[in-house]
Amino acid sequence: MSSTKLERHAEQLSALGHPIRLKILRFVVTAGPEGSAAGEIQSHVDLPASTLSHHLKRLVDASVLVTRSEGTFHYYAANYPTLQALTDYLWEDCCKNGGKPGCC
Amino acid sequence: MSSTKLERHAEQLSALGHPIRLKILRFVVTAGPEGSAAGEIQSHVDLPASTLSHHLKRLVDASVLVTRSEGTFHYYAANYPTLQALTDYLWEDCCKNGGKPGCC
DNA sequence: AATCTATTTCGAATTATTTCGAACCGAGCC
DNA sequence: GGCTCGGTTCGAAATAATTCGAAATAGATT
Repeated sequence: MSSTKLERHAEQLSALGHPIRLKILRFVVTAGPEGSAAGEIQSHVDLPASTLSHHLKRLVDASVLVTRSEGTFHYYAANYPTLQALTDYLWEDCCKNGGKPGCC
Repeated sequence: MSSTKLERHAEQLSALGHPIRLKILRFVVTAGPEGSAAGEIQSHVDLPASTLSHHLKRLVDASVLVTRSEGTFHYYAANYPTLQALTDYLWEDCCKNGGKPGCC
């Protein structure tokens, strides 16, 4: 519950810091805001369902992905605002301490 | 050696996916292109030198940071082009498959 | 209600990460 | 040479992540 902004963002980067999970993100990013179903993702990454489910949970827990159900299908989509905030965070305060202009 | 773009980027995200290493990155980012010496970083993160050195090595190995020596001082600076390419990678091909405009 | 389909949870083995003291290395100085 | 200062490498223990089969769940279909 109590976690700083630094810790939440580290968790998000860590969630993305695995080849399979990064591949999953990029797949659902291309799929747009509707996202794609777990089964579609599975045939793209070619993994046992239980392993895939673990990775999807990790991404949702870090709120990199959002999920929604339609019948028995579970759709996963990129959480665009979270992703934007994450990439912004890396550059925040860049060259605050006397950097030459143009360093970022 | 043989590693795909996906794997290299996953490694970079994984390197940043640790609270201490993310804190280190943000510290050297504010320090600008000259970076800061290991000792300065150490007093900012308050860690045994050996632990810090391990984290710095991880960041340099992922080429998130670059390093240079001046006498006995070892300076670390953010690798801006690498960081830029990394953040771009996450959004690449966004909504390629029929996303509504404005989704990214 | 039985069954099929889509997906998650459990459990346990394997593998990787994190941590830090102790030993080590290189540069500068007396 | 011998000493100190700034950092790194070694080694080994504690902790966490990854993997996947088997069992469980939940909705749709007959």
